[in-house]
Amino acid sequence: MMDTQRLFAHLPEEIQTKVRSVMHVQTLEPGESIFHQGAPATAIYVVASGRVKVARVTPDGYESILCVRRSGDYFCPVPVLDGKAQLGTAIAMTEATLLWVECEAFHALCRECPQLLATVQGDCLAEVRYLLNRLETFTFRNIKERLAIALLDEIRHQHAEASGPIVLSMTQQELAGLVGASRESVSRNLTQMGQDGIVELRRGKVRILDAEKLRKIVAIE
Amino acid sequence: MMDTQRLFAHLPEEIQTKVRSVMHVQTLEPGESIFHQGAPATAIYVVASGRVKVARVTPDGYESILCVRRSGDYFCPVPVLDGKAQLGTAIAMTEATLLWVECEAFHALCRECPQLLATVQGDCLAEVRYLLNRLETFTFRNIKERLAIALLDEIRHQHAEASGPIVLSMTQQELAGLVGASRESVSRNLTQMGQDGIVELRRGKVRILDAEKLRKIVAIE
DNA sequence: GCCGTTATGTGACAAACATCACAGAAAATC
DNA sequence: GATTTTCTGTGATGTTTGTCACATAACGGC
Repeated sequence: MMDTQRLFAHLPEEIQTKVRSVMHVQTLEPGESIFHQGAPATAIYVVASGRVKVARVTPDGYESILCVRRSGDYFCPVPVLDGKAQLGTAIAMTEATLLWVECEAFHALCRECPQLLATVQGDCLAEVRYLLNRLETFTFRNIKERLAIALLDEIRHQHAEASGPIVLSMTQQELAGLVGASRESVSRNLTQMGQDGIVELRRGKVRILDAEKLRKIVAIE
Repeated sequence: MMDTQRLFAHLPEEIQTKVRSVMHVQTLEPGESIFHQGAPATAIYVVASGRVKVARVTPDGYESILCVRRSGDYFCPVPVLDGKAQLGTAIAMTEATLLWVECEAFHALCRECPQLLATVQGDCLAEVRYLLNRLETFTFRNIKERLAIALLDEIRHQHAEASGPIVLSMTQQELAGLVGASRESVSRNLTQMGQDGIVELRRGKVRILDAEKLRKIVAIE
């Protein structure tokens, strides 16, 4: 398990010991929320098992998913660094185990270990790049292309871990929140991808059969 | 002029002297570009006069404006900090004077003056927040609302400087690139806003007459 | 002032997408 | 296993927005 904590894994053993001494563990049921949008940052979180989404919900009930974090990822470093409000509401998508280090303890660790701070800051810069790409995607791409991009993203994330067939575990409603579309549009597009042999659909799952065709959708269409 | 350089203005006099010794000046004609998307970062730039946009251009000629920087702003800190490619192409929108400090010199300054580094890093975090809001805007808001938001943004930017009537100097084509819409849609919506007494249109300019009505569009609609 | 260039307004039409409505299927609960 | 809840597929319809086409207006250079 320790191996999957990319945030702390490469630090000196001495620091890792300290990390363990200030780290809290929490288990979550699916649907349970960890913090709410607008709340002050209290900690930096690492997913030890399961999957967590960070999302914004509009007054009229629409959900926009900012990011999905899985085993080994950490999330929401921005509020910890700048001390301002949470960017979204974090919700467990599955049963999940969460490790967290309170802000103050984390800052103390950073003072002792500048490399840790540098890593987190670097990831925030990467986040700017990621968001700009996503913005471009939302502006210039249609739903089918955005879906294909989301599926290819999933492949990239899972490729490191498992090497079997890649299955994205999300409801179509959640996928809709991720690509910025209505659930019905997602359903129609996925069904068509199913007919084209690109994916195989089950309740709450999308099994990806043909990554090459997905790349074609993104490139040509 | 020195007063408008918010990036360096609050540093100790000693550092400011050093800044001046490594700072380059460049003047630009409207339309002239400073660097291109994908190019390696070479410097951090401050706008001393005029206005500069950072934009991405798609293969089929569509332009998406990432940000507009005006007198006193600096831009594109992310590539300077992470050493990776430029996020977009920077183009002068007007005649402009640019000050710039080469990456290496800038990093040397940061080593001497951690406050400078902290400021830039802090602004990158703010950029993440800004981009997430923009993404939400693109997902949930229609063109009229996005236009109203862009105009209110302009008010916020100019409020500090001038106190007269607020005029946004952009072509409708550029506005379209900023809000992610076609030029025609922008024209139609602005015309309607003109009929509603919210704005007054001239070639290349939008004079904002009624900020209150803009806020209503953003809030209610 | 004249003329080429660039910016704007607007109608007609097409495409993409959201919305509404509802049926069936799969899972969860008891 | 029956019932309830959640998820999914799909038709019908309307809205928003993009696209194409063209007229007109404003500006810039000479």
